[in-house]
This record gives sequence, structure tokens and C-alpha cells, in this order.
Amino acid sequence: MKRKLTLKSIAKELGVSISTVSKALRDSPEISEETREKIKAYAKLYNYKPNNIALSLKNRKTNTIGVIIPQIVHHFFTTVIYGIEQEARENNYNVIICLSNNAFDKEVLNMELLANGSTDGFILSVSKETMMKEDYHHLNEVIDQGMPVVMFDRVVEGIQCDRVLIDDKAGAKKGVSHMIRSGCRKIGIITSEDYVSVGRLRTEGYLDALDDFGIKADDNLILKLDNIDDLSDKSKKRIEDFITNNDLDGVFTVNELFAVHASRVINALGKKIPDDISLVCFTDGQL
Amino acid sequence: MKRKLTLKSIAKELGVSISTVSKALRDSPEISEETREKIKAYAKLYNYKPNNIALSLKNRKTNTIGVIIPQIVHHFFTTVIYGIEQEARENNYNVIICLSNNAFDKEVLNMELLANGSTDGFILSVSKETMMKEDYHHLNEVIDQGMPVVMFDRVVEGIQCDRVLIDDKAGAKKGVSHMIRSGCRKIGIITSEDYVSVGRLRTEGYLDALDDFGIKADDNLILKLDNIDDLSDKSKKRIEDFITNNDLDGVFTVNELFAVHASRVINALGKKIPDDISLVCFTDGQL
DNA sequence: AAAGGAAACTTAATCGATTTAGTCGCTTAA
DNA sequence: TTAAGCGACTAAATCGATTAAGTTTCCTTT
Repeated sequence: MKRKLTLKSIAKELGVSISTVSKALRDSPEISEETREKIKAYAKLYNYKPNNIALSLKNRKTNTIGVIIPQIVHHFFTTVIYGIEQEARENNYNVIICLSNNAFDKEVLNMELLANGSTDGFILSVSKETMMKEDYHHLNEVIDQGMPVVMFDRVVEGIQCDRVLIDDKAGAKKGVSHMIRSGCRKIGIITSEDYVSVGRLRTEGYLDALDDFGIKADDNLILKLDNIDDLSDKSKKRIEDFITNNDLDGVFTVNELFAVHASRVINALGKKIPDDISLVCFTDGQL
Repeated sequence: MKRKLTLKSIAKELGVSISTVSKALRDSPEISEETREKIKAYAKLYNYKPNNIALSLKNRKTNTIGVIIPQIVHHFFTTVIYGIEQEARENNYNVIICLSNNAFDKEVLNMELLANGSTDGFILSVSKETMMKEDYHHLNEVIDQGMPVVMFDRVVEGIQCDRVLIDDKAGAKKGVSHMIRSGCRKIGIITSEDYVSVGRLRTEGYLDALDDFGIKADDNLILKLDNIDDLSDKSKKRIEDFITNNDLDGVFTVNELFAVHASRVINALGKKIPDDISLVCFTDGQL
């Protein structure tokens, strides 16, 4: 087992000072052609690579981005990470990924850990618990320290940072409008509780579309479910009741999970999609 | 924007030396009760957290694990990362994830980058290209530097490191044996080329099982395909021909992708699974 | 011949934290 | 009386790299 080369070890070996080695490797004109070549040859031969940690400390810059997401076992996040990874590496950045597991405490812990020198900035999708608590002190803290923060997917207002988002409201409006144009008049929406911004915005888009076409919204046709990532039995039951008890000619859901269960229920009722009932949903296309 | 606290800034503010602050915060008995309390109170008030980079440099230890995988958009890797993440965080370790994109060059680049101070060790699944090239100098290099390396999934021999693997050979043997016991006599296998260790081991298990039951292996019943992650049209065609032209009563595949296509072909031929043909495959259960 | 200047290096400070080796004043035992 | 011992700190080295600010040595120039 051989220890890694350092400027120090090279300097000692070649009988010059550390700074001479450093300057030679960085092609400083202060060093003579001869010495420079000798040092470079030696460094190349033994494959010298500067220590990133030392560089980070010296430069106060880590070239690392922290990515914090609620969960990785989800096609959407998996895709996003892939994109971040690609772009980062092209710009010589590293990516550290941390999972909050949708828990507030873990999110805070992870951010504090990474903020202490490990990363230059963050890209994150806040956890469900954080959105419910509406406690964003950890975000404000790192922003206060001058770290760039970018939020995506689950985005909260009132925080001074960049955001990446799809236009949920407009997208939902477009979908629902299409349903109306193709003849639907009694359209139900299966959405999530309002504290999930994605759900809220999509619900707003739904209401806007109805309004545009002069259709009065009916609260009975709006089903707000709690859990958006995994369908509980209770939620399933509510979807069943919702579809069974309302004589809908269209169903709009804010994610594919809801849509899949809705379509099962519709089929079970002996109705055909899209002949009897239209079904439109938001998705990134896994199921 | 407020700068982060450092030992230096605390020392200046309280009119003591840097070492006094450091010792006080680490509960050294060298420091008087009074001074210790004062410093700790101040540090807590302004939420002092030591800089990880400085600690890494000083301790020559980063508490970070580098994970290198061919691709993240794959249920298996997604699950593995989740597990690594969990365990790492419990032991106060960070995880840096890098994608090799199944390319040899990127794998080498990533390892070199991370090996230069960013991580204490590696967990990796080597890329397809690396297995074909059989060039493992980058692995041997970091191992030579005393870094622990753990391989999983795609594992290569002849490298001095720990490995995590499922018993491919035994698993395949078990599956095929079951098929034989339930009556199959002409079992075909759809596998990958031998340079993929997973495929090779599973093929060996298949051959072993046949041997155990005194069935002679037939090379015509072994289909080795090139691409294991995404089925090319050419591969699909080969699967079709393979099943159509051999009068099989059982098909064993080394992954679910092959299995899915095989079942389509079998159905298209008007045969029933498992009545006419048995179908057994390795999978982690996504499709 | 003394001063000025450039070439080619080396010293030392710095990043932020830890730790070993001092320092200084005061008490105590020989 | 004097050295030893202790409590409570501070100074300085260290991790690995960069860089501003010195040194030499030799060559010009007036």
C-alpha cells in the first residue's frame, strides 16, 4: 500500500521547495523551463493528483452540489437525479444525494450536515412533513449564509431562492378544458390535500377550466386524499365511493396512482373508458 | 448574509486563544469550568458547527462513501442506494453517488475524482464496458492506496476486495431443477453473453441442474443475447426465432426483460403458460 | 564600482480545526 | 530558599495546497 503523492513528498524527493512544485505544475513563468519539466515529468510518472479536500479548504469552494429528495424509489426523482448528475459532471461538479424519507427532522439534519463545508449549494424537493409544518428555518439559514438553493417539484412560497417547476395550474386547466370540449359536463377531480403545492395548483387549474366554460364547481365532485405516494386502503375506499356515488362523465386525477385505481373502479362498475367516462391524469409515464 | 462562525472568530470575540475555544468545546479538563461554560454558551447561541472540510483534512478521513453505479434509472440500483443511504447515515457517513453510464472512461474518471480526498472508500457495480475490457487498473489503484472497495451486482474476480452478491449459480440451478421436477425435459435458456458475470453464473447453474438430472445440454437451447438492459429489435427477433424454432416445454431467462418478451412470443404462438410451456426467470420484481 | 534589475527560488501566511509542546503565576515540600 | 508541581492558558505544528512577499545570484548599466 503506497501513500498518495503530495506536493510535500514531491518537493522532498526532488530537493526543491513545495511552492516550486506547485508553481511548476501550474506552469508559472517564475520557474525555469528545466525545473518545470523535471517536476512535471515526475508528477506524471507517479500520477500526482491534488487533494480535493485541501483545495476545498483553501478555495472555500467544494464544487459539490447537495441534492435532497424525499425518496429515491420513485421514477420522477430518479430521472431528475440523472439529469442533475449529467449536468454537474460536465461542469466538474460532484453531487451528493441525501434522502429525507419525507421526514422533517431528517431533512434538517441532512441540510445542516452538508451545509458545514460539504457543499456549495442545494437542489431540493422538500419533504411532505416539512410542507405540513411550514417550518423552513433550515432553508432560510443556508440561504442566509449565501448558499444558492434551488427547489423543484414540491416548491414552497416565501423563500428567497430559485425554483424549477412545471406549470401545474396551466397543465391541469388544459387537461380539464380538453375534457369539457370533448363533451364532459360532470367532471370529478381526485387530488391531494392543499398543503401539497402540486395538488393545490392542479386543483386550481381544474376550477379555472370549469369557470372558463361556465360550469359551476361542485364540492362533492372534488376528492382530496391524504397520501399521494402509496395508496392506503382507506384512500382506495374513498375513490370507490367517490366514483360510484357520483354520476360522472369525466375524472381528472393529479397523479397516476389515483388514475390507476380510478380506472379499476370504473371498469369494475362495468363502464368503458373513454366511451362512458373520460379519464385524464398528470403523470411522468411509468405505470 | 452572515459568515459562518469559526473557532477563530469565536476566539477573537471572547478574547481567548483558538486552542482554548477548541478545547472548551471538546470538554477538555485543561480549561476552567468558568471559561468552558462561557465559550459553550456563546457557541450554542450562535449555532457553531465545525467545518467538515477542515476536519477531513486534519483527520485524513472524510466520512463519505462513494457509490458508483452504471445507471440509476433501474429499480435494482435504486433499491440498493436506498439501503446504502440508510445504513450510512446511521453511522454518520455521507454518500456520494456517481453514474458511470455503463461507460468505462466515465467510471475511471469518477473514481479518480472521488479517490482524491472526497471519499474514504467505494461501493460499486462495474460498468458493462469495464467488464468487456477487463481493465481494472482504476480499482486496483484505489485499493493499493488502502481504500476499501466493495463490489456488488456485477462482480469481477481477481480483485482484492469484498463482494456482495446473490448466489446466481445456486439460484439458477434451483429454478431449473424445479422446472425439471415438474416435468420439463426440453428447457431453453435465454441469457446474456458470458462477459456479464451474472449471466455466466446463471448459465452455469442451468447447466448444473440439467447435469444433475442426467439431461444432456444442447447448445441450440442456449440463447446468449448482447444487451441486457434494453431489448433491441434484433434481440427480440432472436428470442422469437429461438422459441418458435425449438419445441420447448420450458424457458428459463436470467432477467425479467427477456422473460416478458418470451411470454409475449409464447402467447403469440397460441401456447399457454404454464400449461404448455413453463417460464421461470430471475428478477427483482418490478415488471 | 556601486546600484538596479531580472531570473529562479524559498519563506511564510492562509483556509479551519486539532493537539503537542510550551509559558506564566502561584502553591508546596525539602 | 528554591526547585518541583499544578492549574489555566497560549503558541506552534500539522493536514495539503496556493500565493504574496521575501531572498539569492548573476548580469547590466552609468
